[in-house]
Amino acid sequence: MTRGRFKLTKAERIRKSQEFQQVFKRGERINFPEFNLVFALNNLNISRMGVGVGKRFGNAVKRNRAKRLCRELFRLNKYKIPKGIDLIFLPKKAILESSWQELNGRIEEAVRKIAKRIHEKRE
RNA sequence: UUAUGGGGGUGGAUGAUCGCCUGUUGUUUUUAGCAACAGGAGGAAAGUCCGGGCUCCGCAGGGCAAGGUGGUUCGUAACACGAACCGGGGGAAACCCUAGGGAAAGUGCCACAGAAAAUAGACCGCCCCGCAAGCUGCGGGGUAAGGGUGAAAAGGUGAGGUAAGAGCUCACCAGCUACAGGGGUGACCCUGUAGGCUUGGUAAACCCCACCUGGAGCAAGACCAAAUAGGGAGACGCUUGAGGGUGGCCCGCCCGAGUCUCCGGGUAGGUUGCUUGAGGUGUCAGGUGACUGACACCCUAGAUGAAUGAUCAUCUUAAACAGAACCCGGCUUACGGCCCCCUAAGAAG
RNA sequence: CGGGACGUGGCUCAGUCUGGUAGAGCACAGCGUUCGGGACGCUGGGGUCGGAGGUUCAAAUCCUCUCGUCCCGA
Repeated sequence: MTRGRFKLTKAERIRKSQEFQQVFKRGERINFPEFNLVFALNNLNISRMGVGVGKRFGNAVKRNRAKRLCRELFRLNKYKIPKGIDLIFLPKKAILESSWQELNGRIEEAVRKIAKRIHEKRE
């Protein structure tokens, strides 16, 4: 069971423009110093993720770096995140200066907040 | 060793754990998953400043317009690029810079200052004449040697000459034009003769001359193709009722003017274009060189919310600029550290 | 990725084509007017013309390179 635990397949990524639009339209936001999160319920039994980085963020190298960090955060902490939600990362410039430990702490905090809100919403 | 100028290379490595994309093979529960193996960013991938290939549109041929290029000869698929050479400028030198055709084809412009800024021109000065007169003043004329202005003032020096001067005349020098001879494929260089004595700058102002350029771009283009709306053709039907609802079915009842099939275009979306190419590496040959030819070997990213990463450890500390998006050839710009070669000058030995 | 426009005082813009003086409005400061303020009138300060190089006697203006901002095209 633990074999595919840390994988990140194509099905687990938000890939269409319409799906992004839906999440932004219906989702909720949580903000942190290093990144903002937008999440919404989907009707699937898995969670999916996407990253949004604008041109203002920096050059191509910086944008790529930010996306890769976000993907790693999702991939390594996926098993903690409740199933059935779409999650979009909007990284800020501070993410490039943050250490891995800081980001890991931040994502755990985020997961707790999301779980709480999802719980309230379902009741 | 220090320092100057030029050229070239390198562009983190190793290990562990967890992942991503593509291809091939195998397998299964076959629009997909799993396993194994192989491959997976740059010298600038960047800026998009040029040149091509490749697509679609246009096109008998020629001219105009518009834009670009601008020493010569080579190189190249082509270029605004490169090489060698010529001319000019800078430097003590190695070496560097150079949009470098034409200003006697024409037009325009040259602010301020200055008398005058391009058919030259008399403010002061110098000289002559006339009138008045004590020093001198006024008027007419000659004069570009001197002063002053300016970025720029119409050859320079010397002698003759003159009322004073002036290429007005002469010598030398600089420069121009024409001709002749020689060298070079050529730009151009060298030598000689003659001429008039002399012609400002600006063409990255209009322009003239020579040469080049059809327009768009992979979001090009091609193919497959939901839903909705609409187009064309055919069939059935419009109170003698097609079709639909109710219902297990028929009758009945209710609604009722359209319904069904096919074709073509085509949006969302998908597939393709998509990587074997003016390709690399090596040897030999030709050429001063850019480059070219022959032979052998190699296959080296192809994503699409967009892969090549994350964490830890060691290397003294791992760090610069920076990420393919149809593909090549250049140019330009950014860049930490390290290494190599050539070179001028100085110091020491 | 491709195509196009714009950078001038603190702000909004002229001037660039056709090269020699950088100008207007608002804002700011001072004075006048008023018992005081506003409005009004007069006066004044403030600009590396995004940056670098070139052409020219001379560049905001012409040429080349570069930086930044904005717009358009699935």
